[in-house]
Amino acid sequence: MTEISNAEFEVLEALWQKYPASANAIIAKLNEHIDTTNNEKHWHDKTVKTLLNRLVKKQAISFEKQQRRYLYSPLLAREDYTLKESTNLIERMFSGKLAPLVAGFAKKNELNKDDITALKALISDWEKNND
Amino acid sequence: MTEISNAEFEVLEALWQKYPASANAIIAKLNEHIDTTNNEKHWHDKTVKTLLNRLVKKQAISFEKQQRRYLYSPLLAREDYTLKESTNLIERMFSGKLAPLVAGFAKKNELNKDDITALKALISDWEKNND
DNA sequence: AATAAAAGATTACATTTGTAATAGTTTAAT
DNA sequence: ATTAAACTATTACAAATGTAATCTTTTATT
Repeated sequence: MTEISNAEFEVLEALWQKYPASANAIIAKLNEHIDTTNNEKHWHDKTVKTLLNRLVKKQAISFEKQQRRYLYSPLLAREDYTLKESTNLIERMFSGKLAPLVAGFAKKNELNKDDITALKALISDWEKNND
Repeated sequence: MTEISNAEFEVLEALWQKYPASANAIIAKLNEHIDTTNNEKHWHDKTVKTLLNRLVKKQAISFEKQQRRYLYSPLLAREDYTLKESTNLIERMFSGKLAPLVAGFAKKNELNKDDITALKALISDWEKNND
């Protein structure tokens, strides 16, 4: 599958939250929490329609006609996509190793107690299943 | 600073490995391990020159004249850049939390014993300094 | 000194991306 | 049945990106 751009990804995010969904529902969700006081941008409906079309072309989403309007659904699981992107980044910047990414966070004090707790839980989980 | 594209990043990678470096040295390094049997691409010198120019414009690298030729150096530390990109990805796909990224790997069996060992070391390190 | 070689600067050009506007087509309301 | 409204499809267009080719300026050779 071709690459999904940043803007397309944001549209996909809205769709993953609830689907099948009409274009209007997706647009509404994208604009749900815009904070106009702070720089946040508003999604123009024409823009979103374009992005939906591109996502269909890229086979990232599908649609079925419901009378006049389309109901869209993702063809791609969020988990699969985020794993692919994470793997890709780790491949490109950390020779495919996860630890250096985490180490980078640790070094710049971007890790807090909660992160550590969560990581420990993941580790003990992994050990339960892989030992 | 403006965004650095994928191709530009690869050039930066070569530069981070050894600098200051001439354009030719960078081109040579980029083409060092190309495996022509397998699809790997060869970097055309004109292409790399263009990318170096763009990186200069973006203030990601600098150069100093050494007679006719330029010696380039990064203006950006690799660590800072990778941290910024990692943070950005985690922000966009995992609400800024590191653990879900790791959890994604665990779930799809992308974690091995080495990763776990490395993570444990990082954690005990963190605890040594933050407890 | 004239010319060729080497290096960087400028220009090129197709794709992709962000961001819409306009055209076309159904359907719903007179 | 006509017209207006609601949708989707098509077209637009500038900026960024990948990938070079050509132009210009230095320097090294003959």
